[in-house]
Amino acid sequence: MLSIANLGHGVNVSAITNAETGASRQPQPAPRRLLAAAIEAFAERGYQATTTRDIASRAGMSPAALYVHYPSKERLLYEISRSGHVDVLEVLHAVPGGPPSERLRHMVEAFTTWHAEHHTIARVVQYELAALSADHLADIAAVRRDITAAFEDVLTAGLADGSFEIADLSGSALALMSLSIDVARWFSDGRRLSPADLGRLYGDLALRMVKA
Amino acid sequence: MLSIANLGHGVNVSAITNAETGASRQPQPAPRRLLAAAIEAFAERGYQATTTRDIASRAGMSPAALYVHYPSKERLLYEISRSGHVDVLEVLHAVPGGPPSERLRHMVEAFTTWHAEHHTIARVVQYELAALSADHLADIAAVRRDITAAFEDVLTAGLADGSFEIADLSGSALALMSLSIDVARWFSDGRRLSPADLGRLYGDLALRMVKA
DNA sequence: GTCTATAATCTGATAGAC
DNA sequence: GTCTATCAGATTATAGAC
Repeated sequence: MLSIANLGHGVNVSAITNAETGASRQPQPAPRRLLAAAIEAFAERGYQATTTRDIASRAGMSPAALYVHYPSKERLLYEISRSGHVDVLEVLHAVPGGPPSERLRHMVEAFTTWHAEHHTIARVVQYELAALSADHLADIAAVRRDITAAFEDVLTAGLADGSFEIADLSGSALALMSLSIDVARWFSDGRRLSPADLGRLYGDLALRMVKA
Repeated sequence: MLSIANLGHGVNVSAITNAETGASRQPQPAPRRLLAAAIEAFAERGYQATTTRDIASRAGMSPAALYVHYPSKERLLYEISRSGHVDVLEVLHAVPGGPPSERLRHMVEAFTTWHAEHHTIARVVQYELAALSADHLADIAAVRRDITAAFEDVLTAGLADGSFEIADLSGSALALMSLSIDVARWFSDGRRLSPADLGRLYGDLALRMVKA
């Protein structure tokens, strides 16, 4: 994921995931260890049930050390939510052009695979919006509108060239997105279907929902 | 909804909803006022972010009065979650028999309409399971298995008589359920589509996903 | 069955030493 | 940049009067 190597706040999903899994073999710096710990805790127990003590101890430090790197618990949530949302949007924009049918299939496949692969971050992205401050929520709502627009655009294109048959455009867009978003609720590692398998299955189901 | 008039703990979704909206015109007894207040608060802020003071004050009483009617905040969550789950299962079992295509369409329509109509209870049902005690969660997980089985059964029937074409049965059942469950996340009153409209749209989309 | 008052604990965040 | 110690306030739940 080179294209998202440097986001606004210097953090991206790959870096966080590596910090989480230790995949990079290098000792991670404190801010990333805290992000990874917060993702884990928020996904497991929810933002409100997670204490700053819990986050700090998962990252191997004292409660006070957290505040050297982040000014508040909410800011930690915001950084996670923002990088997750931006990453999703990048994944959708990276889908190759082509006929609307193939574009939609690839979008749903990528969107689903992302939610399964990054299911911990996805849970924070989709279910912890209410805990954000008003300013931070407004910032993230803008990204969410772009995500919705990406789905509505491909449906519009498919209606225009006659390859789709859709009774309600924005309702169907929402339904397609729901399919993938809900994966964050139930997916866990070690499931029968891999994230890639699930993506292919859901891409196929999505196409059947709208094709003429 | 006469068939669910008396659940194990003497509460059902209709009674709670009436307490919430005041639809019955009669002053509601304290336990139901508390249930309605808790549903509202849990759906709005989540279980962990909701305080017993908040619930009590929404129900028009002091914090201490709550404990006369319920032994804990978690018990309040359990009663709500349980009656919601049982109500969903009743709604699915109430779908008339017939060919698998029509049965599936009606099931998804009813399941979706329920999640939109009762979107506050639905939010608690779908997103607050982690806050339940181990015993209460086990109790509710059993009802959830029955709900999943209802969808898998109709897909199996449709495969047997050749009316469905499905690559992955349990994966497709999960996908169908996701469509409706995710409604609880985004639906709110006064939306463009009514719960009934949404149910019809989703019933149609679901059928397209699986039909031969 | 409701209230006021409060116990016991936990929370996010800060102070100040090293 | 990390620690120990702690503040100030909030939290669930209980005690006891009416």
